[in-house]
Amino acid sequence: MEKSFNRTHMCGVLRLTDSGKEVVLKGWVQKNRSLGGLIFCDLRDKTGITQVVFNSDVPEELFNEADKLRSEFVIGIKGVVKERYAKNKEIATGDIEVFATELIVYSAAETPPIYIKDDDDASENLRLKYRYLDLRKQKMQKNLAFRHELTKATREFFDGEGFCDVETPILNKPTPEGARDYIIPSRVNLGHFYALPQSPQLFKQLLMVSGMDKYYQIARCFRDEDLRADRQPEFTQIDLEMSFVEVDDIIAVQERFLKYLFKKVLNVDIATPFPRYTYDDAMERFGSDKPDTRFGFELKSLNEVVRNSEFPIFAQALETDGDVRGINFEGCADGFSRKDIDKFQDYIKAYGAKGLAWIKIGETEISSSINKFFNQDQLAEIAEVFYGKPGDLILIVADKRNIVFDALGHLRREVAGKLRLLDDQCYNLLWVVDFPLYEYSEDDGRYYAMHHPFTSPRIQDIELLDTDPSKVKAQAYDIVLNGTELGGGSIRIHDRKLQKKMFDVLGLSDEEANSKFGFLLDAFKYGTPPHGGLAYGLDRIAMLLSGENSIREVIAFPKNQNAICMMTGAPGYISEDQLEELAIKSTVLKTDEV
RNA sequence: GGUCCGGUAGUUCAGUUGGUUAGAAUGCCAGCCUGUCACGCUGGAGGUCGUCGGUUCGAGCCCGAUCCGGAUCGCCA
Repeated sequence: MEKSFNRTHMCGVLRLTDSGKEVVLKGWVQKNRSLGGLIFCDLRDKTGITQVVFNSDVPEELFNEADKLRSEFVIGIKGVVKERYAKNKEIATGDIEVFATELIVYSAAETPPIYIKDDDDASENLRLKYRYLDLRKQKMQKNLAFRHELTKATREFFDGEGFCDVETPILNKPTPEGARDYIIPSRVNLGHFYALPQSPQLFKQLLMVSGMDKYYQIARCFRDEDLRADRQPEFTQIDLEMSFVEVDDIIAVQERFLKYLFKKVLNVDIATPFPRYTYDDAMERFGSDKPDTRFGFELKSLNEVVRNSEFPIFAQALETDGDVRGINFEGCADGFSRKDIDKFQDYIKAYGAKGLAWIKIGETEISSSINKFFNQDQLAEIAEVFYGKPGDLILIVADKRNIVFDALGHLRREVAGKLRLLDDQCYNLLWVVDFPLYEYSEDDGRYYAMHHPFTSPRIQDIELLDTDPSKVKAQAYDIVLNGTELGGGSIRIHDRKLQKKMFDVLGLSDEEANSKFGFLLDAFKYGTPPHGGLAYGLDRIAMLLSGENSIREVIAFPKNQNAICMMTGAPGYISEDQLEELAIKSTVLKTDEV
């Protein structure tokens, strides 16, 4: 008998008011509970779960068929909605159940390797291998829907502000600087290669030259670098660029955008304007260019107080132009044992610091790991720098400046985490501005662009390009949420002479500049508006706002830490024939045996 | 590329000083069960202890190599 019926409701929607209706539901069997003469079948789709009942009123054939249902079978049922004898307050449909009169089994299912439940504790590896099952979980369905809400709100906002969505190429010219490119061989141009875009940077600038005025794109980007919990080889940016704007204009638009976004997807009101920190301030106070301001624990310099100390570690740091800095973890003197502090010491060693000095302020005396070199008065003097009071714990690092910042910057967050100060209901958005334009590499003996080589210096710093490039600040800005960089951007150079000077400082000859970026420099000959923009990491935003701690939880089919897709096995080998056709030869290449 | 942690039943894990037949929970299968919703009860099946080599009378356990996974540093203009 050919049965056919159309779905009338989703599995999460029926309520007491639907009692008496005949309905058709379709979905996956979450759980089949047979009590002998009575069967309860939890039917699931992306909207929720409805309990279906088969009892002795149904024909024996139907009952026997229902008895054979197992988890993840795909079925359809027709039945009548009734109020439950025993209600289940845990689920939205818990007041009702559907007494089945018909059943269709669309598809049987083997026992799945992971349970389709939010609190399933399968390893991530297994979840990624069977991602299509993992995505059946309510939580994952919710995350993907949330991401959709994010992109929808993003489009609504930028459309409303007059931005135009333009697609830029995926097959691009390789760029030698910056992150490693994913390389695509060209068959029709043997020996030539495309690169997948690390970002649409140059194209969006060219769109400004084209008079597009306001551009945005939700753009896929690719970087062949090592992965992290918040880094995937392919990721998505909300990318935008505007003409005839200055830093304040762009920041104003972004503050409107984020205010809109938070209201729309979280129903959270955030206050604008966001605080702005200069790069130097952020480093001095928080040891980081993406400070988490949900808690205090600011860094303080001890250089002056310990300048004449005989403690060799401090003395050596100061002699070599390093720094001695510390943080007062207020009220933590009793909370952390020597063992805890040892763990903190191990923690900061990962960032290159060699040691961690501690000072505990007691009611009557000050104890310290460096009391052989500092008497009570000197320790009190150090404590004074931090306005230390009894019960405080001061931790100190002495080393090269960047190591001190790095170690203490991470330490303050680590300690705050231990103290449960990282409130995820709190959204501290801030701007970091006035980044240095260049970073000097000791190893290579040259300057590198901190952002990218098209970032404009501050107008007042242009003269310094000739005299002291390390002092030049960029018209660049990062947007930071709770210690995570959500995005960053800059005002670009639109003047060919300035661009040439920029390349000069980077040690890029005219020939090199032309061969790498000639198309952009050419374009600038023909009338270029001042312009600037910004790009957000969409995956990171989705991760933070959905309360996840890995971007893999908000990407449908992510790669693992080795950039492998556990489900498909990508990347794979290719055949000898394919290699030959592309004129690629290498002893390390293997080919599929298939 | 470095450092650290891990790999034992379908799954999540335990496994003492190296010692008889490697366990638990859950899942799965069968039987019983009319108000369950983590159903219950009874029974059952299920293992190349990642792989290779070594030490030993004897290895899940010790040693070496290797593969795989995760965290992290470097890296990510």
